[in-house]
Amino acid sequence: MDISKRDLELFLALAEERSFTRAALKCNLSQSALSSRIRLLEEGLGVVLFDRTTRAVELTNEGRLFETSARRLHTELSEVVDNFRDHAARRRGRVKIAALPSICASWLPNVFVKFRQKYPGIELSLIDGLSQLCLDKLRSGEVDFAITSATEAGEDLQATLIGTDYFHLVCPLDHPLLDKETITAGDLTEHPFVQVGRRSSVRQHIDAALHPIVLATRLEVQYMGTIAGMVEAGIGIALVPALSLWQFRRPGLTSRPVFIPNLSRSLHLLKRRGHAMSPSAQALYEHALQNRKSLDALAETGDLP
Amino acid sequence: MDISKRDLELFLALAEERSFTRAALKCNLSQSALSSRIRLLEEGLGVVLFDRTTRAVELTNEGRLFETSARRLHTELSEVVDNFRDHAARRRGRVKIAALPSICASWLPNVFVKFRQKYPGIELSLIDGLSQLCLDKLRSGEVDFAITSATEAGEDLQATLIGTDYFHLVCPLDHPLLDKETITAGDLTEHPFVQVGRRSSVRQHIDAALHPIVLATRLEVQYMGTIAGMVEAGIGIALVPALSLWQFRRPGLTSRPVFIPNLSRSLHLLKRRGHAMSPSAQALYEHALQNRKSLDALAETGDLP
DNA sequence: AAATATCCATCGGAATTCCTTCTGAATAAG
DNA sequence: CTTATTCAGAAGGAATTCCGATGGATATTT
Repeated sequence: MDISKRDLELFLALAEERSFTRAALKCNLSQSALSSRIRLLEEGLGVVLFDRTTRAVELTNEGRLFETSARRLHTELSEVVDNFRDHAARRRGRVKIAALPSICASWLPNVFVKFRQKYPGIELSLIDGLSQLCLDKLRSGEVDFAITSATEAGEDLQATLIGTDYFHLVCPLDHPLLDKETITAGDLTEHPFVQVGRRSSVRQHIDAALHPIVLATRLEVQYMGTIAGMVEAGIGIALVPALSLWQFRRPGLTSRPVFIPNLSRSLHLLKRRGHAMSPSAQALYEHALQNRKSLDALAETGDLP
Repeated sequence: MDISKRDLELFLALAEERSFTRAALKCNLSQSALSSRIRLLEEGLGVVLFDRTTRAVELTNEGRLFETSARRLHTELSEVVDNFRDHAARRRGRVKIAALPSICASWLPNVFVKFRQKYPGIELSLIDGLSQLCLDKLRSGEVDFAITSATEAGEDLQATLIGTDYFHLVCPLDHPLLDKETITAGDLTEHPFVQVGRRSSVRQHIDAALHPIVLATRLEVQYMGTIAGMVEAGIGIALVPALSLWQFRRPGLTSRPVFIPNLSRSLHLLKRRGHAMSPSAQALYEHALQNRKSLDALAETGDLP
């Protein structure tokens, strides 16, 4: 036997009003319709729920029994439905995304702040990791979407460009390259570099863009912060994307934009193809898209807002 | 937004089968109908529950969230509905009735035994009390129906005759009245009686039937057992209804039917007018009706089966 | 590579359900 | 006795639900 939330509502209204006419009015239903729906409910349960005379409507013992159950069931049904409608209305929810550490440290904080103002009920959570990790987390479904430099995303993912991150030369204040008007790829070969590991996506961008030129790598490290320290110490110079430049704002360091074809990394929003995002995730996704201008600004100057 | 038990069933079937075609088959529904109902459900909740490609149907994160709620809700709905259907099918239930002590001691035990065999799941409970008490309990709704001698039931109660209880004369073995062929009302006036109180319904039946003749009441007591002892001791003789005769099966006592017009009490099943009885109560009520022949037999001889 | 099979979404019409209005019976109040 | 109110039922129409057919997409087989 089928039974719906509405059936419970009608029953409860009638139990409360103890009048078909009033209960029907309350439920925006004709008295007759209510009458027959209650009768159907009773037939379905096989039990008479109300004693009706023309002047009074009263719950039977079974009706009273059913009332407690009906009240509980109706509440629970409503809670579940409302909960999901809240999600749909972006009043509640949880979004988890993965993004590059550089993005997480520069652009994302402001995006999150504005998003929270708009949707205070949505919990945000974040995985900051390198490109490959972001893609893995996305593919496994652990995150709703990812923000990373998509070298090759694959057919299963759908990428949307949100900005381009240009590379800057970072070096000590007195470095000879600073005298040049414009810095070319050839100029770089003369000097020792401090770089991140070969598997890093930043490194791959650099290697690919300079090909067939190969930089003299004096030191390979993991973190940008390490590079900053090493460059300041004079171990070598470095090419870093604008979004990481904030880590190089040190007394002994300066930076200079480098315009070499293809030496840039595209930043994308990535989502799984064929997988619906939750309303909350969609909201954040669109919010991110709307804020791409501020990403562009960041990616030009490297200055934090 | 409305949502029904069936909706939950369909959702759960689809979540389990992960195929519209199979789930539809399982639910005796066309694939297209299932498809649109799921879509409607999703629209209602404002959330996409399944990721569908032409080759695979998978729950989204929201779908998984909904699955646990849906399973719980569906179970609870089913339990409530099944519970009531069990009541309706008389597989479960509780019936409480009120009946005269004499009935409770003679006829009722067998009725209960046979009823339990037929409906082992129905709990029976019983209030044994005098006529007025039975009617009070019935009117207050504490019992589902009553079995008593209805002198005047009133408009609010509906009575169905199930038997007639005739009165017998009880006296010591050597009592002179035993010599008579038939005992008339006039014969009784010569002898002292032991009787129950004036407010008892048995006493009222006797007084009314013999009117204007008045018996010589030597002793008024409360209980039939007391009368038995007193009569055996020679204090007086007594008129008792057949259903109480079993208490007078003592060595020094004997009984004789007394045929005096109107000297009998009608035994009725009484229920409240305008109040639906529960299915279990109805079952017992009808069972009692079916067994009224055994009550007649009892009410003639006064012999327990 | 092409043919085949499978699967889901959509569409139009059929079947069913549901609702409203009207009416009738019962009962309480004036 | 009349009037008013209430619940239940019938009729008709609106809305929903359902089914079968169709089409597009993808995987499998030949």
